[in-house]
Amino acid sequence: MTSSTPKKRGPGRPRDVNLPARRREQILRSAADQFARHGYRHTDVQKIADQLGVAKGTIYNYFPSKRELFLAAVDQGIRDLSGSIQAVTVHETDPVKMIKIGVTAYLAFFDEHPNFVELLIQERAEFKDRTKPTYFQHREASVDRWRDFYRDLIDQGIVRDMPVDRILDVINNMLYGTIFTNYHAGRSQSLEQQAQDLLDVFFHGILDLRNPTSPQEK
Amino acid sequence: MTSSTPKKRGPGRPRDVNLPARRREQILRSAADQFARHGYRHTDVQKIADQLGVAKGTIYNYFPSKRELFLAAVDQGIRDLSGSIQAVTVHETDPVKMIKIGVTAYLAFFDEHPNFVELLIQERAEFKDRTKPTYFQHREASVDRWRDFYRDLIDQGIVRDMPVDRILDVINNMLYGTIFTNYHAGRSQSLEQQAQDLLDVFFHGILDLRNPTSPQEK
Amino acid sequence: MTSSTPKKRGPGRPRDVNLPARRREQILRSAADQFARHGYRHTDVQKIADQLGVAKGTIYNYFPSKRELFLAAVDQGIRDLSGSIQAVTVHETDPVKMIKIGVTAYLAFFDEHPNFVELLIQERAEFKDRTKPTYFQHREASVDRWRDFYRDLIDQGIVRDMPVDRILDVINNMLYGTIFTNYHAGRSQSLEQQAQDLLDVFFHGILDLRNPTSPQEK
Amino acid sequence: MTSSTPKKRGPGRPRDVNLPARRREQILRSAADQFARHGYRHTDVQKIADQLGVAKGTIYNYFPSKRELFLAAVDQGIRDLSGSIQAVTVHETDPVKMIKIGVTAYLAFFDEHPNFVELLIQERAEFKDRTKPTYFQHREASVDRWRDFYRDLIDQGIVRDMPVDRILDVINNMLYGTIFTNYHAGRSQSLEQQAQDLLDVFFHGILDLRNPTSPQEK
DNA sequence: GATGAATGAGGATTCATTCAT
DNA sequence: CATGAATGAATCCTCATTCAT
Repeated sequence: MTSSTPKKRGPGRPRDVNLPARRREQILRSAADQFARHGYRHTDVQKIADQLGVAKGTIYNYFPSKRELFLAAVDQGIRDLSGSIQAVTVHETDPVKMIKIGVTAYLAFFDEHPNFVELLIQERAEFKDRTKPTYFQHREASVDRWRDFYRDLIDQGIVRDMPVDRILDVINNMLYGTIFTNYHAGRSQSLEQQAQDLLDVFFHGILDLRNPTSPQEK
Repeated sequence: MTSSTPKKRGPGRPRDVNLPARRREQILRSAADQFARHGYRHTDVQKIADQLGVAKGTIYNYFPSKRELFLAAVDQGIRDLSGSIQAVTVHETDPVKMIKIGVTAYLAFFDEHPNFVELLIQERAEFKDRTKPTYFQHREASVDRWRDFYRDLIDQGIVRDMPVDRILDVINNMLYGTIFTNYHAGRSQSLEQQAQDLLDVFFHGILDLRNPTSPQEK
Repeated sequence: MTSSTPKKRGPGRPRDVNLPARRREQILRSAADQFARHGYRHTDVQKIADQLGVAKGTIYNYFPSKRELFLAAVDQGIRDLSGSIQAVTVHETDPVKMIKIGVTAYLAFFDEHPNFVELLIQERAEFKDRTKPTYFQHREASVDRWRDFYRDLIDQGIVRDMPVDRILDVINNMLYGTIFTNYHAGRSQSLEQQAQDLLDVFFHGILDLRNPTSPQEK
Repeated sequence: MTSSTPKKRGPGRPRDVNLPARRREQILRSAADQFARHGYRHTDVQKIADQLGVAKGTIYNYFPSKRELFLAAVDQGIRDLSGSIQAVTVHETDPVKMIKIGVTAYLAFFDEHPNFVELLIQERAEFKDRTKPTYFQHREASVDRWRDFYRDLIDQGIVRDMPVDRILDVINNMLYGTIFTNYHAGRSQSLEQQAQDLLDVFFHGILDLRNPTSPQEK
């Protein structure tokens, strides 16, 4: 907060206005990597600095504490995720295709950023006091869009008439569970196949409808 | 500090042969509670001892380290979960009912033991080095039973012909995602309703089949 | 806060009830010495422990922080000072002698505990936020006694009729200034001589009353 | 590395030859303020620079270290104090009036510069290694003048015949104690009244001489 | 001269674990 | 077996100082 006059430059070394942003970015990347690799508690701020080739103090010039650094890394990840899904779904008009694309993008993001799953776990484990974990804040922020979307599908007769929130809960939990399972237990099939399988059940269920003994939910 | 005569009395103070087992049990309960409440790193062994009214050294007479104590608590929880599901499904013969009962029992267990979700998170966060987290070890142990089960359903024409593992993955991830979401974001509906909703989609999918435009997965 | 039953002893190592008090005492002594020798900021808790031959953690078993340890050391000193003056003045009935004895005891205390002057300085320098430094709290606590005392002397015609607080302020400041000067600049004369000199001026002033040109305060 | 024309003006921006001196002055003032406000250890050089609106490096262009900056600030204060007392006493010829004026000027200086008391404390607390604190160096420097002065008063029969150093010690300690007490505990009376009271005792003592029972020092 | 990003030594505090009684 | 005082390794964070521009 030292600088006050943005225009009038006094004498002295000119400030590289992009340096801070770049440094912040670098630190965030190094931090995310280390936090994911060793967990929050086992990550030394010194290690983050070492990996980047800077001194520990430099980290603290950009983030006030290890905690804030970590949370900034999680936030960054969430923003990337949101952006990633936005980017591929925004221009799609066919609703069923859009679901496919969205689900695939979601799984792909975590596939490309496995570290991010770890960060979400670490956040939950270490910062139990935060009212809502970052991920769930994000989910709530985007849920309205999808709620409208599914309601339209019901109105168009494409999707069965059922409470929209039921649909949202189910698909969200399915995806959430999937990324954790993939992360922990590994993924046995290709990304596309997994999305395909998941959506097959999500769309059609598992029961064989030609069979008259198939149970009818009340 | 008075006598408690379990069996045949000899001279001197009778040994309570069950005391060690009971103590172990108490410590495990207290530990699970504290670990879930404050997280692994923020739980002092001293606190566990305090809550139980014993000295810290006593804890170490029963468990060689904080780590082992924690893992024993997680194992205990997993055993309880398995037993709980076993108990309600073992005598059920109707396959569809069995799925319902199993799913409900699963959700009910985590509903009654919310702490256990926390323990699973803590385990993942803190013991990244363990080859497989306890929960996934358990899942793999029980997966064979369910694999056979679903194959029978397919053979009987009740379930569509599809790879059994696809079914297993989907339902497992759905459930896994659900318990975490319930834990973090709260549950908006009754336990039964949630199980109902989840199974409705699992069984029938979301698409309206009377609609000829419903997409046909290749 | 683990112990609850003071009487009924359970099994286990019997507690040495005097050990905590003795340890506290030792730590306080070592701390006072180090703080006085190197100043608050330049005193390592490790050094205090080393000097005592214990581990750093032991210090923290008795005092929650370096700050509290320091303040406890100052408090201890103040209590010793008060006790020391009490002890010699309590049985003296001749008022003028009592002043002499009190002043001498005061100077003697700081003479014997030069470290304590340093602690008072350190307290002021480091803990500016404390509402009142310990020393001034002490002064206010004992001022009432001396106020009554001097009022009696005035009523008896021994001391000139003047506001009692003027007397108290002057003698207090004289003493306070003296101990600091002694500490910083050294003392050129014997303790007794210094008390004598100080009281000579305090009792009689410096002016020669036989001289008619001596100024008369309005 | 360009030319610097000290006298005759060449082309280009004229150098402000007083700028360095003014800068030094500003830094000293800002430093004194911050040191007094937060204490030596809790004052960041950055804060001093911020308050002045310059960069931290600039501070180091004028003072080689935080330590030297602080000591320069203390020295500045001492010079101001000496000058202040000199200014009012130099033309006074009446010796008793001169004492009054000097004492009042002394108290007034600290009244107007309460920060300076804090600086003296901070110096003592932080720089225990310095052979003599600045204040006592000053006292010794000016003591000769006052020693001669009091000797004259004795020769003239105005002041009782007593060792001059006794007088000097007493008044010095009285004043020293007073400024600290004022600073810490506040001053209950006006500045003039306080000087008056102090001198009343200093000149006449507290004893009532009409009373034959007044004790006679040896 | 001025600037401010980078540096890294320094020190307080925590808490799992030990072990004498 | 129980006890709890003692231990000391592990780490975050601060901030005076440097120096390239």
